[in-house]
Amino acid sequence: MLELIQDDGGVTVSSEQLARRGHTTAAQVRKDLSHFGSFGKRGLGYSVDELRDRLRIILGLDRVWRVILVGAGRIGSALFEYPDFKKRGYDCVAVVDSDPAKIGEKWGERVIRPAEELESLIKELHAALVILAVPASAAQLVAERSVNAGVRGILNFAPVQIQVPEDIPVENVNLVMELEALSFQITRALTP
Amino acid sequence: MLELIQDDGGVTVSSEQLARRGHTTAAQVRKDLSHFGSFGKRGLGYSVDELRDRLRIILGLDRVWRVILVGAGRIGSALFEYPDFKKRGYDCVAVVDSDPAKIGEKWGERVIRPAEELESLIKELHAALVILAVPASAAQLVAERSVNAGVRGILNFAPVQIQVPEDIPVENVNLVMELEALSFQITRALTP
DNA sequence: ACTTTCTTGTGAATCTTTTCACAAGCGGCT
DNA sequence: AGCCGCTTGTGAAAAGATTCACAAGAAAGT
Repeated sequence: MLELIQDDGGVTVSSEQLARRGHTTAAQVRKDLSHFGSFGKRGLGYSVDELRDRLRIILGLDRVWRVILVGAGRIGSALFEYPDFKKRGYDCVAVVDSDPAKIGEKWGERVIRPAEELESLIKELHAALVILAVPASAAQLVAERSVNAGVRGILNFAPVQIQVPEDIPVENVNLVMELEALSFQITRALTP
Repeated sequence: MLELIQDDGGVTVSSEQLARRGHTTAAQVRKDLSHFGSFGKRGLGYSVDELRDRLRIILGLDRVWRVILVGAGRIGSALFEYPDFKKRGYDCVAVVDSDPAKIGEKWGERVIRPAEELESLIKELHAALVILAVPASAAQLVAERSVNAGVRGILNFAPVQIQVPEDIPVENVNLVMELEALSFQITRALTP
């Protein structure tokens, strides 16, 4: 949001304006930000540039994160080509798949590597994150292997809840569950 | 989760077991379920079959939801091919794109339709949901057009917060933001 | 210099969610 | 029939999140 405001030439922004854009309240914006420090000027609001930079540091976006993509199927391919990816500081340093037919295939500058090399690739390329774009049945094993090889966080697209040590953050994206959340809300509105 | 337990031959399941699988607590499972009724048997737990069926009704999954996919790019294609999609009761009744080069292309049984037909397709095919797999710049307009044509819910993959009437549920999937959530958690653990 | 107009940062109040803890109920075993 | 081992459903307590509301500070105009 701050970058969009920058593009529009905005120099300062109030909690009220941020709240409207982000579908929340001004008090919420201020409380949340105050958690990390005091970034605004009374009477003026927040400097867009400064707030953006401070948030980038808080979110750990002031460095490049090396990512390994596991699974070169449809979802993997969509992610790999996603343009905002590299722009945002996420560098996909390797793509891995277990299908012999896919190994060796070229995706841009990367060649698809066999799944057995997962651990060595994580170590050699110093990957901090893995993206799991594999079937549900393979997700738990790949997650364990990744954690053992030193990965620090996991983005999981498989529709299962994977179990990892609690100091390893996991974010889940479950497309069917998102649709089900919509179905529920629509249904509930009809039958109160 | 209940379906996985069914596949494993489980007949009853306790709140404790569900909690372990779902990474939550037994009390939470019971409180949440009690919100919708009383489904368990004391001393025994929940009947897997019965609970599954009841939840399907609560979530509105006891019917087929017609979905229109807007945007036939990488993400759209990954979603369209996603196998669980149809299995789960979501029927993609049309695919729409604004790129003349793509219009007319065949995806399985569907032919990609021009974006101008969005409203008429929603009405004629009685689509309840749209999936927005379009660039950020197009998302707001497509959302408005969809709502005006009678859509009841939106799954938004564009990295913007779209503004629609508050009785229309919107679920957002923002891939970069998921990665940023991981970066934040890892960074925070390092600098407490 | 003073007044007006904004807007932050934050304690206090309110609202919501989660956890605790236990009576009540079910099935199996003796 | 009576007891024992489990597990639910749920009030009550605790924890957490959001909203309120206002003093304090900053700029701009007079």
